[in-house]
Amino acid sequence: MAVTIYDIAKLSGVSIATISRVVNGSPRVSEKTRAKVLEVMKENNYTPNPFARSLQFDSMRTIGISCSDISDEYMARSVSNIEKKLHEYGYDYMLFCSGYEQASKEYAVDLLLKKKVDALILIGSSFLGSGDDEDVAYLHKAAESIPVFIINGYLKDKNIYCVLHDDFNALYEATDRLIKSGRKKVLFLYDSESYSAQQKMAGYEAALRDNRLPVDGNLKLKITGTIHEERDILLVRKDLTFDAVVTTVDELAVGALKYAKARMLKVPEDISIVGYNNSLLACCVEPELTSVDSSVKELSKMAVVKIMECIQGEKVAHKTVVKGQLIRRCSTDF
Amino acid sequence: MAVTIYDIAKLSGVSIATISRVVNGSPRVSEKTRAKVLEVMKENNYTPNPFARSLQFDSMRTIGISCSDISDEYMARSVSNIEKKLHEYGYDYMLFCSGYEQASKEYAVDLLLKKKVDALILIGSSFLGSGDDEDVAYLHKAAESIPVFIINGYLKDKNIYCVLHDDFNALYEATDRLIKSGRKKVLFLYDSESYSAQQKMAGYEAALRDNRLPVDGNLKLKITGTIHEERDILLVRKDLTFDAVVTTVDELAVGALKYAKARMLKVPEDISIVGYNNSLLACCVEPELTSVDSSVKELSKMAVVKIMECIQGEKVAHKTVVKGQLIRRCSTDF
DNA sequence: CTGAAAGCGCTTACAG
DNA sequence: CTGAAAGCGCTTACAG
Repeated sequence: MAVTIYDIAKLSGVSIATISRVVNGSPRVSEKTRAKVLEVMKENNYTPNPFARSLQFDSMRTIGISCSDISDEYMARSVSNIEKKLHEYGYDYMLFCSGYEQASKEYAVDLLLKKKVDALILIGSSFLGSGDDEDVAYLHKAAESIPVFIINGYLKDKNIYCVLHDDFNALYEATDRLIKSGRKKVLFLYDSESYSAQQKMAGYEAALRDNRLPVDGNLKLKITGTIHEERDILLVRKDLTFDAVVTTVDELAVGALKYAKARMLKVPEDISIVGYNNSLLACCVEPELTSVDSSVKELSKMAVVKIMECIQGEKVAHKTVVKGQLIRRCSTDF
Repeated sequence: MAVTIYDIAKLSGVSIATISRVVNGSPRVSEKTRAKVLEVMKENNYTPNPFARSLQFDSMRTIGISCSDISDEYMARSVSNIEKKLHEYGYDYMLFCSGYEQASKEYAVDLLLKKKVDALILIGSSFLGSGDDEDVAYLHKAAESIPVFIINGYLKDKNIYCVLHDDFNALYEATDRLIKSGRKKVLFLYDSESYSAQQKMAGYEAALRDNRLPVDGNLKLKITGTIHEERDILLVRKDLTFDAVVTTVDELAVGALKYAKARMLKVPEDISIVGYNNSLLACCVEPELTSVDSSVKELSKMAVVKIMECIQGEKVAHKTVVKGQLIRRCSTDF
């Protein structure tokens, strides 16, 4: 069995209360006994039992994080940055990858709640489902017991805090630039109906309208599946004509690239392509992708800062929007 | 405050011992009182306090996982699969991304130990450093208190268990095939001196020797840095001539592809390239990469199965080797 | 089948 | 500055 506070007390010749005080850095201990206790602790390699402390404090200093899929680069980068920032505050986290189904997302949140984490971070607006009351009920319920932070999704609630990338303007800008550089038919490729995807679509449409171009329903194409499946779908859809593609995620842009290659179209001359997230992929493919940097790092770190403010009882903004940046590479000619 | 076992006891008209028994599924409770208690629990939405349970059991049913960098696709896929399998057993995990420095790896393991996780999984042989006694001392120490599982690294110890991909043979096969298909000068690109990288290099060298080709030190090139830096290094090294490249990781193969493009070399005709890990990248680039599938999924799930056996006191093999598979695509012509 | 009581390892008013 | 004692919410021999 590990050494306990009782062992240290006995060996130091003081009570357990005193040991506890030095462990917790209380000033109400004489220097002499503090030194003695510290020494004994070190000698015996004492570590306070975290379970007992948690029971006392009713907190494990642990944040629950959920994301749909940790092998998605965006989410992985988010978790990575959250972790770093969390450690700065001496917090740990439990991660639960939820998948994309409603039931499994609810299950993930429920389990994290049962673990009594101090707050919840949900990465990606997929946690909002369609945004219907029914789909977000579990979030409101979670928010009754602990603060809930959503990265890149928005839901209004007293105890829900959202940190968002400005997806609307990012896609507005991308689309606008394409048009201004002479493109007439811009295809919008998306892979989900999440809040974030909706924002992107709205930005795309606004740019079309502002440039007096029609919003053609056929040019908004939802694609789920692999890169190759996407290529094949585009190849089959001979009815579609387009000279530019904007996407909600880099993978879709890669699929468009595959399509261009299959059709022997030159990128960006015959077809310009814009990705989203500025992932590793963007630099690996050829030509390298112009892509929106969606500031994962900033969003993630900001979420942690706000959580800590929240835990400390400070007032925190319920919605924080961060601007992105269009990284120009070779798949566009603007 | 949340509802406790005392509340439920009072409301059910029984003692807390009985509540505890129904919570833990003890058979020593009459059907009638069980039903009653269950009902009261449900009505009051009772969840046992995990901290109190942990204190009793001296376990949180939680595994500590550490990896250098969760935004590395290999590690992310590993974590993802570990998690799924862990959940099947009702276990959770705490993740700590350690970075690549010795001190930070030791710190990560130490912190996880202090959290009293039930076992440790370390992803990647980078945790072994150079393999020197000094570099692995912290692992032996960790193994004194809990079982340590290493994915893709090998260290001999009573309480350390290793699940490995057969990197030696994978690179042997890749190199051998390149040679058999007519390649004379195979460049070996690696990015670390980890155990796993050493195995790969050994496989590469063995294949050369078995084919009576010289092992040329210049053709073993260590590269750290971005894909573009790699390309530039290769461009500068005009002294090197090679007609094939094998790598320890797909990113390096992508860099080689960039180099080929810059030199206007045709892949695979002028230069054949083999990646490693069969990551998302392999399918995104053009031509798509032949790559070794290093069985992350199998390794990860297997590690969990073995952990559970270990926790149950069963005897577990200290070294398990899984065979990989060479996925042929268009960057090679064999 | 059920309950009273001790114990898991800590923290923290309350006295002194 | 220090200690005795109660309490955090649970589990589990031990009696009955």
